[in-house]
Amino acid sequence: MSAPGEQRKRRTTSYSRAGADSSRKHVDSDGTKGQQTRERLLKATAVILTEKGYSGTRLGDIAKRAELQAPAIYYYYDSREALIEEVVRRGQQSAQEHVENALAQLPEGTPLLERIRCAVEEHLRVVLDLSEFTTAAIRNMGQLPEGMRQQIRSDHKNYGALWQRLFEEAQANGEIRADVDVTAARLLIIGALNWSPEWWTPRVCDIDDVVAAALALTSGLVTDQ
Amino acid sequence: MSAPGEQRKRRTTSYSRAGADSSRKHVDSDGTKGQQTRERLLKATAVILTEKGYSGTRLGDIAKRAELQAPAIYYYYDSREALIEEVVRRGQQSAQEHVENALAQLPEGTPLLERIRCAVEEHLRVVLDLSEFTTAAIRNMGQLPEGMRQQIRSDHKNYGALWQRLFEEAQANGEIRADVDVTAARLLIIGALNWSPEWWTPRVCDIDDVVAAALALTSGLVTDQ
DNA sequence: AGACTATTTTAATCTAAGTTCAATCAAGGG
DNA sequence: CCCTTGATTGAACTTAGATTAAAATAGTCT
Repeated sequence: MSAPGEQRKRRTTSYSRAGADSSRKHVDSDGTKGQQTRERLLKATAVILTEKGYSGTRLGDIAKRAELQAPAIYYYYDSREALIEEVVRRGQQSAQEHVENALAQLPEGTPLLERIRCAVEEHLRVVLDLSEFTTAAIRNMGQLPEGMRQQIRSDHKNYGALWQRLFEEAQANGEIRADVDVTAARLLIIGALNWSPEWWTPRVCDIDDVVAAALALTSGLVTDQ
Repeated sequence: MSAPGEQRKRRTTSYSRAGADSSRKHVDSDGTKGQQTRERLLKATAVILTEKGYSGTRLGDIAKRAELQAPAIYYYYDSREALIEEVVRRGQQSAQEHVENALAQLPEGTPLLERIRCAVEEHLRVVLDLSEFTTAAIRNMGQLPEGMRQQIRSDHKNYGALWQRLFEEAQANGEIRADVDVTAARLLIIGALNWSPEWWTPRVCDIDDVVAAALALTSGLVTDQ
């Protein structure tokens, strides 16, 4: 008799902690049936989240976009919160991964300024092009309910710290003007990038133009030249 | 016997259209009794709006913060929407006014670059320091319900156009690098400023530091130097 | 085909939040 | 001091949206 409270609600992930390793989250035994639906759901949630914000994200809208009925969501997630949390976590992770990856591929002696440029470009591309999850995460970070913040915030801090390090070293190195507050500068730059989904569409200009402009701004921090 | 449906709900404003004129909105006959409550209400709404986003803004929270009971709000506004709309409108207006004002006070021949710097600084100060309304407006612009967008969007476009003009002229003038897309550059900069309330608190650094950093970034667009 | 599991749906609950109503409180004027 | 209007409140109404329960559909395996 289908004892529902038990075996349903399986959970794609085992995400107790999010490592930076390549192991994608779906540790699910299943291969691909409902798995596809799950992905569709996450994607839909990300879009709605970006458009409507945390509180404005209704299960009904998500369901409609994912082409199923709202209650079906509960087959995959315990609650609206759990679903949203995974989206945000993915977004956070995705950004960090992409940027770290790109940085890791730079040759050994790459000057800090170059690394910063690389991070700027990569972050921007993730936000505008690669991951709707990241956009959703960024835009809602500030409005997440207390419970959800803990884990996510911590990841977020990590990512921020990565940037901060780059900037501080660059300044210590003399590559960045000594007279600017690097914390403020860094947050302003990331802010510019984070805000971009708010206005950018393919019709405004090419992504490469945005990247170029962002790099130009960044060069305002440079000591000499 | 107090026929409530009639004379209540007076309405502070007559805002059919918001001109750029100095006539502040309260065309109300009253001098200052409930007027104070009204202001308290608006301010509370702005704060909640910034914290929780459009959909997360509940009348109960607003009421609590303004130290009255939720239903009392209806004495001043026809609906939650009407209240929020006024907050957003004020925020929009406030930013535009401050910046236009500051620009107007620059001496005649001021070079465009200088004007842009001025606009950057002023916008930043409004957002971080002067107007909680502006912050609320900016952060929620994207999530306002269709009905509200019309009027507000139009004001918003206006403001954007003001900036765009500055940038285009500066580039035509040779003051800004010819190889950057000024639209992208302008939106990135405004984005950096708009995002700042997300991270800035007096404990992070001094506002002047943020201003300085923002100006440094801006100078990345400059042709020569 | 039969039977068991995975997935999705419809109908029913429950609750929070916006809103309305009618009554109360406060203050100023006659 | 009573009365009128301005301001505010507590209780009731209503609806939207999350969640649950139970049933129906689809799949797969033997």
